Amino acid sequence: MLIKTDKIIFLIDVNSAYLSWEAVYRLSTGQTTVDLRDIPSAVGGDPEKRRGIILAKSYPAKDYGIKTGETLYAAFQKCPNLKVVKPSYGLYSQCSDAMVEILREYSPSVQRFSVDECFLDYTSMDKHFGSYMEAAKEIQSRIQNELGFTVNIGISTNKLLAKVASDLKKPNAISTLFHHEMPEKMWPLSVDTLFGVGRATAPKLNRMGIYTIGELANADLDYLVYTFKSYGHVLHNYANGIDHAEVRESNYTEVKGIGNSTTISYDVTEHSDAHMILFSLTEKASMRLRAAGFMTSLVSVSIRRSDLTRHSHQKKLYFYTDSTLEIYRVIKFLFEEAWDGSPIRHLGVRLTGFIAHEHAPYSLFDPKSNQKHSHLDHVIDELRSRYGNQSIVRGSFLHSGFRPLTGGVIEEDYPMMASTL
DNA sequence: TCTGGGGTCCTAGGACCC
DNA sequence: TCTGGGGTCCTAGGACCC
Repeated sequence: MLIKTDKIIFLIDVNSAYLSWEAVYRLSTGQTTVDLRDIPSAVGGDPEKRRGIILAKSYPAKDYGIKTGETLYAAFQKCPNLKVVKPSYGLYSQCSDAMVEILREYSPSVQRFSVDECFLDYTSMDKHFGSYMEAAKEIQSRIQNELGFTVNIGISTNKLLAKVASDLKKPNAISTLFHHEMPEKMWPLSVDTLFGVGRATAPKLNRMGIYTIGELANADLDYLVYTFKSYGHVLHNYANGIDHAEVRESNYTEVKGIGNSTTISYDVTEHSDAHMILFSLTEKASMRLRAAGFMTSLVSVSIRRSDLTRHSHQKKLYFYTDSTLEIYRVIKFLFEEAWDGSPIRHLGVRLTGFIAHEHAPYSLFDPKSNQKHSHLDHVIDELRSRYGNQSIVRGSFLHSGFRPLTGGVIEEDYPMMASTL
């Protein structure tokens, strides 16, 4: 059934990633003999800091009806003795790296799609490692034996179908979804399980009388385009298993933006508090910017108010910079323009419009102070990387009650892009 | 039940230019 | 003079993913 020119693509997906990784870590360090995966458990935020949602859950917890994204409060209603542990993102990053290392042994073309998902192009690798099914089984058992967690593997001729395949059966399963299998395996599925169909699109499709992927595949293309514009084509293609995206050997130079944001444990109503938090967020974001070797030209600030409404405000710069103080000056200006004084729950900083540091043009608009700051920033970064982030703290943070580097979800840079294949 | 933090891409409207 | 069409850039917001 497969044509010779067809590619073979794997999607490797860690089963309940955060929870599995916590379980493995706790067992391997001897902290406990209880495997979190065997009891109703979850990785969740801190309710006292208003970050109380479920990030990952065990299968026993799922049996209680607990869902990812719901509040811890709601989860405890369903399961009062749910064991909840806090997330440790540095650990997840390491686990992810370890998995990628194994995957790269089976193909030079591995794309990290998120912290817990990778695409692997197995095309013409069969002469080295056997049939795709043999290779998938070997990868699966090696990850389990060497790293201690289980993965799902979806196999097809393109990324879209491989991704759908990986969800067909779990956990610890290998599934194929080739074109001839679509009517049986994919088309009966609810349309909202299709990649690209989310909270907004699914109800619209339902209103058009489309409830399954099969119905979407056979829907009138003109009508889809009329309703969804160019996205109508994408949806129609996906439902028909058509996708030409390449497995991209991802490297961090492809990163398009760096953001840092935080939910604050109280409603901020003072300018000075907001400024400290924004400075702290900016410091971390610009450290990552410098570490990646970029300069930014588009700076934006986002505000989520206590009523959960969101606003953002951005500014295109007529120069490139990677200076913490320079960026913060813009952030502060944007915040003051954007804030209407209502209580704030969440603040974010985002940097885009990158250019590689060495390609940044010299510009008359470049503030003179930039070079001086730039040198200082790099000295500070160097000290922090050598002696730890606490080794240098800006004076304004001393005795302020604010942390000098807010956020810091990840130590290593990895792309988290996921809304396109 | 009042919802984290990290991303990407698309679109619409306004400003501005020729 | 009161009126055109086309292009690009900028900004805000929405949709999607994990």
